[in-house]
Formats: sequence, structure tokens, C-alpha cells
Amino acid sequence: MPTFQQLRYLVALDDHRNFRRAAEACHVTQPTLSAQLKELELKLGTSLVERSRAQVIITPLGRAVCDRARMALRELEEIRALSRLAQRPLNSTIRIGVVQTLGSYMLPLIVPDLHRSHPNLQLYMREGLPDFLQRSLSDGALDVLFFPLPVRSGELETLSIFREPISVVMPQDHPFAQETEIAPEMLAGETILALEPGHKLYEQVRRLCDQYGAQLSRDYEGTSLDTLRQMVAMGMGLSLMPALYIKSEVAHQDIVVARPFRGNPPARTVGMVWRRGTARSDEFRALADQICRILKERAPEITVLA
Amino acid sequence: MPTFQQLRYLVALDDHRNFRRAAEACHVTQPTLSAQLKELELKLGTSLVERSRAQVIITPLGRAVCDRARMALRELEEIRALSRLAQRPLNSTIRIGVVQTLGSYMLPLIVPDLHRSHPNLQLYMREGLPDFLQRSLSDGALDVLFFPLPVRSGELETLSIFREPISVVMPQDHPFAQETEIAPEMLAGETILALEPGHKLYEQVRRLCDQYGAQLSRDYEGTSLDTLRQMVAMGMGLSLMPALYIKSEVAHQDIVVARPFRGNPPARTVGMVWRRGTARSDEFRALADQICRILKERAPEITVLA
DNA sequence: CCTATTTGATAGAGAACATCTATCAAAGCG
DNA sequence: CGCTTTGATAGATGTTCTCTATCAAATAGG
Repeated sequence: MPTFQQLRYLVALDDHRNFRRAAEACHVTQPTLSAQLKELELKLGTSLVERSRAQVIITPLGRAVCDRARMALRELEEIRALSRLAQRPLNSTIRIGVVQTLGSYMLPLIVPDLHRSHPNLQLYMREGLPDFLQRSLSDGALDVLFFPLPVRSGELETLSIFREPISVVMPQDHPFAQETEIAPEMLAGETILALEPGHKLYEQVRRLCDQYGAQLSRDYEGTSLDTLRQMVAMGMGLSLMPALYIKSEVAHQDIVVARPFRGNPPARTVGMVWRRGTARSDEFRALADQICRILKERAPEITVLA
Repeated sequence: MPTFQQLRYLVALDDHRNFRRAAEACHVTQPTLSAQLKELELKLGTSLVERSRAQVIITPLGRAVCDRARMALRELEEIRALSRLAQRPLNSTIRIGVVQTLGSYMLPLIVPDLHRSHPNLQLYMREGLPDFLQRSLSDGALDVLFFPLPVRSGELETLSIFREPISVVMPQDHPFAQETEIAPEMLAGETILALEPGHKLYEQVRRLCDQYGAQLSRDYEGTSLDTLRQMVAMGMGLSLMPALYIKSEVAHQDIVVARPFRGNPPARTVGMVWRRGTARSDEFRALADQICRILKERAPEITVLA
């Protein structure tokens, strides 16, 4: 197996046509280059360079080898450049998974600023249901999740990012729409529409319904917050939705209205999750830091936690 | 500087997702692969692989590095394959220079057979005047010349291939055309057309004219044997031409006729020339051997010398 | 629930290898 | 005829690659 070094020497010799100058260019002594080139020829079993005191001549095979050596060395340079870039945090690729109830409403808030402040940061993003995301994280298809907490798993590490209040969403013509705030006990007996099971938000809404004595609709379950909103607009019931969704453009079509809870509103905690022991946890913390900074500015509706 | 070996290990690990199996595939022990991968990560200053007892996860940067490593390794494989091929003689490229008075008339005789018997042999061919060819050989642009001998140069090695008789060429209606052989003394006083100076054949024809008392035309000099033939056909004089040209298809248009000399005809010796001390002289000798074999069969007009 | 197996990491020794300094012989230059 | 430049060679040295032996943690199977 030839070494990279030996290929470098061959290429340098091709460039300089002179052992001494080639050696110099490689920052080694001439005997070193001579010996290694000889070794290379020995290993390849053919001669690549014709030496004479007058001049250095590359054989046709030497040419072919040299051309390919240049290619290989270029790849190697690429590798080194990539690595050098990736050494400073937030300068390479991070594969992010995000739950559907968050993806389209949180990411647009942070991505533009993030891209501006870290142009080399490549964010690969994937939406999905919690189970799928957690599996993807564990088997290495994703690096980080944005995920409703808590997540209990010994092999995952979590960091809380923000608390997102949950409000009541209703048709425009609903009597509650006259109120500025909704007291929890007002929901007793109301029909509440929720996402299908599998979403974390489904669990949370179910618990809230139990607590407030509201009726969780089993017949109609939304596959996304948007379909849920349509159903609310049709008068099929009320719903409980997180602040960032309500804030989002999508929700601003005034076919429904949102009202906050009175007093201490229910909320969900959203955090970042990664594999415990990953070499990049520092980088992920830095990302969290950036995101908190951005959210503090862009989303007063939520309580940033860091 | 990462080593090829380390890249191989990374790629193997990407393939097998398991240190032991990857090590096995590389024919080393698992600690070796572990250590080298660690070393690679250290040298690149970043982590490429996330190890856990459960599974091996390639980081995004690891992916990128791995992809490029594959490319680099492919180049290396190419290099090894090329070299392996080139180990057996007459299996790679030979850059041949040939004088104009020989190129189009000798090469077509040998190339087809040579290509059939050595399909991997690549012959790069270049025609030119002797001076140019000799310079090209010396500075390594060519590997071998087919060249009229003798060539005297301490740094070149020559091998005689064949002797090529020289005959008299005349218009169809010339009185000599009635003879089957031409006696040298018949040429006394005749006008002989020759190539321009610079060709070896020019020198030889000039010497023959001196010897036979013939008149070497100075006004009209051919730039090639073919233009010379046209001039002969026009009745501007006779000419002296080598056997392989006369044999060639080009000359078979019957606008001129050729007659051999009586007795011991003049001839030129054609040989192969290469740089003394080249690593490939064995290969060139093998080529000469092949060529002699072919010429013996295809060209009874000449005397093959080996 | 416990044992056997499998996982990757670690330590230490030996072999292989790359590199250096010092020197040579041959060729070219003034 | 010296002086410089060329690449090759020899021997010493320090690095590095690889091995064997072993560990600790996790998983699989009874």
C-alpha cells in the first residue's frame, strides 16, 4: 500500500523535476524523498521516474499514477479542509428532528437569524411523530431533537429551551370569544378536539381535559394543528393549542380566535435532546444558546428558559 | 496528515458498523482499528464516529469525510491496478517517435498484429525530423525512436531492426524502366531528386550521388517521399527510395516505377533507440523482438536483423 | 435472574518504517 | 581544472503501526 506521503513526493517531483527542490517543497531532505520514491516504485513493482544527473523524466506510467495521485491528494485536502471548518462549533451539518406541532411554527422564527450569524451551519431538518424521531435520534439518523419535555431515557440528554403557554381556540362566534381570558372551570362540559394519539400534545390535552372536566372528542382527531383549526372553525368543538402555533402566520386567518387561560396557564416545555456522550454536546449547547437568544427577541409569547 | 490505512478503516467501519468486523475486513485486529481511528480523529481534530456499545454512528462530518475517503481510495486502487498491469511488459503505454520516411510505411505493417497480440499495449506515435525526435527522446517526451542508424550518442542505446534496400524510382516512360535491375554506373549524370536536408535519407542519397556521379537536384527538394514521387512522375528527375515506401499502398498508383540496384544494393539500417539506463529497456527489447517477428512475415523486401 | 457472548477501549511490547545527517560519485559550468 | 549540482547510499534515531492480553459494559439466552 503506497502512502500519501509517497504520492506527495511523486507529485512534487513532477512539479519540480528535481529531487532537491521537490524535497524542499515537501519540507523533507532529499534522501528522504529519494528513498520514499524508491519505496513507492518497489511497492508498485514498476518504475515511475527515470533519474539521470541531467534531468528527471516521468515515465508514461508515472504520468498516469501522478495524475491519480493528484486526485487522491485533492480528496485528502478536502477532508482536511472540512475537518478544519468543522472544528469551530456551528460550522458544519446538524441533523435536526422536530415534532410536527413545533416544526413549521418555531423553525421559521430562528432559521433566518441563525443562517445569518452562522453561514456555514447546515441544518438538515426532519419532522415526525415523537416515536419516530426518538428512534432516528438513537440510531444516529438525527443529531438533535426539538421535543416536548420531559423525555425519560438514560441514554439521552435534554436541555430545556422554553415554556410555551397553551391557549383555548374557538370559532369567532363562540360566546367565549367575548372574554379576554378563559378560566379553566369554564371548560367543564365543553367538547375539546385534539390531535391523534402519538403526539405528545395529545397526551397533554387529554390530561388537561381530565383536570378541567372537559369532554375530549374521540370521533374527530386532527392529523395536524391546521386540520384541527379547520374543525374548530366548523364549530365541531374547542381546542387547546400552543403559543407558537397561534403566533404563526398560518393561524392568522381569523377563522378562529385564541384566548389565554386566566391565572397560571398550562404550558408545555420544549427542549433539545441528544444522545448522551455524543462528542458534539458542546456544539449543541451552543446551538441552544443561539436559539434562546433569538427566541427571546422574536417570540415574547413564550418563556425562554436559558 | 491522515494515512490511507486510517481512511480504509473509516470506510470499513462505515460499511460494517462494527469495529470487530471492520477490523477483520481490513485484516487487522480490532484494537489496531480502534487506535488508528482515534488517531485519525485526533489528527482531524473532530469526531467522526460515535461509539457506543449498542451501535456505531457516523457523524455528519464522518459521512462527508468517508465519502471523500472512498474517492481517494478508489484513485489509489486505480494506481495499483495500473501498476499491476504495467508490470508485465508490453502492457502499458510506449511513446514512439518515428522518422517521416518510415512512419506511414512501416507502422501500418506492424500495428495490427501488435495490437492483436498485446491488446493492452498503447502506442503513442509521433512523426518528425531526426533532430526533433532525438530531442524529444532525450527530454523524456518520447520513449523509443524508430530511426535510421547509426546514431552516435553516449546516452542513447540502439538496437538494429532491419536493413532496407534502396531502389531507383523513375517515371513509367523512362528508358531505365525497361531494365529489371539498375547498375550503379547507369546513374552517372542523371538528375536525382531528394528530400530536403534534415532527413537522414537526404544525407544518404547525397552520398550515393557522389559515389555514382549522379547530379543531386538542389532546386527541387521534396518535403516527403510522396511529394518526391509526384515530382519524379512529372519527369523532373529520378529518385532513390527505401523499400518499405515502395512497398506501401501509397506508392502503388503506378505513376512511377521502381527498379532495384544490381548486385549489392545500397540500403539503410533502421533501428530502435532509447535512453541508456531507462528502466524499460527489457520491455523495448521485447517490443523489438515482436516487431522483427512481424516484419519477417509481412515484409520480405527487407532484411530483418534479429 | 444469572451466565455466556459481544461490544469497543486500554496497556505494553515489538516490529516496521520514515526521517535525519553525513557522504559519495558523476556530470556540468566557469 | 576546480567548484557546484545532481541523485544515491549508509547508518542512526525516533516515531508509529500493529500485535497480544485484558477490561468493563451491555446484550442474549436459558
